[in-house]
Amino acid sequence: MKETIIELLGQALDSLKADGTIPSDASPQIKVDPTKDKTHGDYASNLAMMLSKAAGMKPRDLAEKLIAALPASEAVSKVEIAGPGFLNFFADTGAVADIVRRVFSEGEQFGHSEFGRGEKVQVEFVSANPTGPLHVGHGRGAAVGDVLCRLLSATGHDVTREFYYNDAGAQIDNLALSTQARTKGLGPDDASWPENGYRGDYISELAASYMAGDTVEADGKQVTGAADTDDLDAIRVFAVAYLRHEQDLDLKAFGVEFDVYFLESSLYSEGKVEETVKRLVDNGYTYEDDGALWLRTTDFGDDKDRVMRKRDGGYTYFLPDVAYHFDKWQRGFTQVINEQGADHHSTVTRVRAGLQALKADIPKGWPDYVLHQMVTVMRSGKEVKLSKRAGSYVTLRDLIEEVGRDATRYFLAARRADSQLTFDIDLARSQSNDNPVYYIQYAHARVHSVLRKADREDKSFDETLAMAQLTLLTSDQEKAVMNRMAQFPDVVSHAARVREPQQVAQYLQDLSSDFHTCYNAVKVMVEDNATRNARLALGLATAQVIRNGLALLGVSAPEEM
RNA sequence: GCGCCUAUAGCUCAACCGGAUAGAGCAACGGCCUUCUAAGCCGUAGGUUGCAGGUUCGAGUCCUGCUGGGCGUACCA
Repeated sequence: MKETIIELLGQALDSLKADGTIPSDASPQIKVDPTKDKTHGDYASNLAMMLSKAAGMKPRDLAEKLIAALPASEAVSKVEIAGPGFLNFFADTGAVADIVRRVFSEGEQFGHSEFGRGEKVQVEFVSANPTGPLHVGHGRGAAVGDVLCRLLSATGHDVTREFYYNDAGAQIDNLALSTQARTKGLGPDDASWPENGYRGDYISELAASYMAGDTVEADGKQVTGAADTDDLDAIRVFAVAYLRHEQDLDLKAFGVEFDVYFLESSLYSEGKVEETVKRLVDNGYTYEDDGALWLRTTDFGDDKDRVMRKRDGGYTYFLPDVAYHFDKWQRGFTQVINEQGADHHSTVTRVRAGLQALKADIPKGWPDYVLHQMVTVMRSGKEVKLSKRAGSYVTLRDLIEEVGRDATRYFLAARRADSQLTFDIDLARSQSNDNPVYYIQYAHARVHSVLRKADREDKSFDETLAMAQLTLLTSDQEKAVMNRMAQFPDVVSHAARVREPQQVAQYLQDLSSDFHTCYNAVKVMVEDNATRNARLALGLATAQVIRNGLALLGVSAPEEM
């Protein structure tokens, strides 16, 4: 429908150019949007206002000329000029109902598009270091990143999901020492407990597993606990594998999968770090000072230069970060999106600066970042800060166990990433109209409930009949649902383009609301065969769109609740 | 101090890369279950979009300044 109107306006534009009303070099992007207010018709365009200056005419006068030049179309029943110069299009009932036919024929593919065809995109998300269970913040990253991946896949991109973790640095040494202390029966309150050691109970479990000689599998490798309290290397390797395995279980419970787990240590073992250093030095952006090797990131917009190699000879985290992203670039990703917590935002300028200094023709704004703000968890109106197991934070697993996967995913993905999120456990658990997840799922279940009733009464859905009778869907409520369904493909491609998963959630709430209104106003199971089947078709199409939308969020669409 | 993010109804949040009268839910009040699931619907009330300027036909949206909040500002990650 929208495409039809754009097409019609394009033709009108051409004929006005031909007769000299509009300069022939004017080539505005024709914008047609669904209206918010139905007295404004179904679609509106601001074209006359956009062109008024170029044409040297008042918008309303130009609008009249546009309408006069508009080819006739069966899809449009009326066009009006309104307000400062909007063109309001009223869609013909049959044209509106075409959307039902389209949803039926496209099924699961409805809403998908091809605009990203051929684009190789990588999304790096979660990237938690293996020093503990995943917490709520990681959960937000997992939800946002996962939905982004689904959106990009749905819009035709070739998506790689990647998880990067540090398996070697100082934090891992700390982990190994903490585990070792536990194997010796020490606790955080003992005098010889390592400074800044990890204090959570999970370290005890890990130590016990190591001492029991358990075998854990992570990233395709099996590691068996050596049960030797003095072998720090064995403890380190086991601890990393054990916690990576734990995180895998967290992710699995959340329904998130990755294609690639990238180890920071591989950057060293494969010489990528050295190669990066050499390149930066050769390019002349480095200098030695105070025993350390610095990179002149200020040449690329950073506010101070950064240390690459410390006085003690070790590298700062910054350098492997640059090496890692260089590796991403070399793997051919034209787009890379890094989803991470906003508390790491200071790395953005730095990594981009480092990449520019490589002189490898990497675009200035590459890679892209989606940063999510802090999550606080509330229960009974009070902030929840502690998990018994992890000590200082709320784990993702706790949350999933308590409120369920669907609600957890929905709540973490339904807000803009760049605003702080309050996760209200009571709300997420409530099985009531307070809870948007159930509100949407309920709309889906209701359709299937009607369908079951139709089957029970020997009035099963007849698709052929229904498709021939769609013009019977004439009520305001039915039209509202159809107009809303027609927006879905735009919502998906826009959400993918601007990297905003919450737009899908918002849309589903709107569609569900339209459906519930319709459900209460228009009875489906009427005697008249044609009407009943047309309405069943509308319900089924709605359910399909809800299912497609929920699939993008990774949330289930139950047929019964 | 500097950098990034943010400020919308009492509360939690939307608003389709500038569009018409800024929308939902919760909380408040009033209605709707002998009819397809009331996890629902309908209605009432609630706003100077933090403040002040600017850009333009038009600004919650873009720009500048100010104020409040979050995060960051390591030879930690």
